[in-house]
Amino acid sequence: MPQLDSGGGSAGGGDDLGAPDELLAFQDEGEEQDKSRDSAAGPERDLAELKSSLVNESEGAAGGAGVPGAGAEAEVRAEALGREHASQRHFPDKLSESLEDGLKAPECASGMYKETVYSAFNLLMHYPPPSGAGQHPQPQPQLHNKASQPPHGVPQLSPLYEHFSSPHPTPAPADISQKQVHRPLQTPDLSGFYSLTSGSMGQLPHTVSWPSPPLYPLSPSCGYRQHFPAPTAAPGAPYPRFTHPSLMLGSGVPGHPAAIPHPAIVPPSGKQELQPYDRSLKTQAEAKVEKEVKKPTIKKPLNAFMLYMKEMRAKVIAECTLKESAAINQILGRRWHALSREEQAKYYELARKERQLHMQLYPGWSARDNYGKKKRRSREKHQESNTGGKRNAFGTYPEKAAAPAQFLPMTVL
DNA sequence: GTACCTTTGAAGCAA
DNA sequence: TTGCTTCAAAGGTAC
Repeated sequence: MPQLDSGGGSAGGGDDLGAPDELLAFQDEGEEQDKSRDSAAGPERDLAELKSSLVNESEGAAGGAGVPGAGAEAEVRAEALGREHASQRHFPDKLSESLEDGLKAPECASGMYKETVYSAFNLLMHYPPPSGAGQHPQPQPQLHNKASQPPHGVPQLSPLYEHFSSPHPTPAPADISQKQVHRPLQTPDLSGFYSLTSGSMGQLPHTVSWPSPPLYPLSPSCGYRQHFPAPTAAPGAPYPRFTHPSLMLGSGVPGHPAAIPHPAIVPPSGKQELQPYDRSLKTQAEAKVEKEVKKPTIKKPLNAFMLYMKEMRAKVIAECTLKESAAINQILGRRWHALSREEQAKYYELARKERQLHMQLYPGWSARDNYGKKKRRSREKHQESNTGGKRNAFGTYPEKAAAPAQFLPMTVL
């Protein structure tokens, strides 16, 4: 069992965010992971099992009478499936096509499990190319993560989340350099993990140092840091080196002209309203009014798996030519289980730091604050869908009977 | 325009 | 303490 650095290097010893269940997760998944790794032969297996699981699910439900303990509920499901069978299968077919398309792609059939994971943690470790005038970006290592390779060579002013894959990097506008003048800070890549509220500044330790040196060794394929040495603070810079980027930001108050909106902060509409440089085009008065009118939603910090998905999604899309997030997430879920404990530990650690930082920045925030923000179907409706009332993205009928997939690797199922 | 699907994990809440 | 529910991301799909 990996011993996570529950202390996390944070001072005060109050860091109990080490999520004891993370360790439990390792415990529970240990044997299963081994099985998964043994059986993880590559994307073909990923996709084939995904396909077969979908088929089995339908067939199993249709033949539910043979399942021990299967009663009226299974019969009802089977009946419902039977009624909809003809029409619902177009989705699996479509999925199959997608999967097979993915298999045709040579890059999809190679090395899905072989390559080193660019851990989110390692991505945090890397430093952006120096942004001095007249300096040319040094050669970047071959990162699959497109988000780490801004096509325009200008370091992205991206939050922590954007360290991870962005399948559709925003093309640089022609006047990008000009627009960047409006950016309050030319702290690329590492900027804006979380913007600080005005009141939270004092609660942070002297330097909320984003781990440096890294707690985990850089993977051989992640030599980003070697290529881009830590930026040296400009003379007179108000912040020390290795200070957490959030400290480099403006007031951090959402809507404040000098603030960089954190992805955890979204307008009530649920969408990021403006890019930083777009926002800067607004007058301060307008921004102030807007801030008063729209109280942004502070979103939950991402958990380990979400961070993993962020990083790996683009890679899976590229390798398997899949687009449906539901299918991609299934693959990612299985890959997650196939990860070694050490690799998972990186993400757990990163997620722990996310939560810690989130807690520091938004002391009064609770996950409960966002309850009900999403308009979700009623529970009754949800149950209806589970019993055959509505098909899912794959044309199958989700049922709680399939829930063990949430707790067991699909390779075991 | 918006909910759903799918995944795992964290957190909240009721019993 | 246990079990259930909601939300976090993502983008195609359906309504």
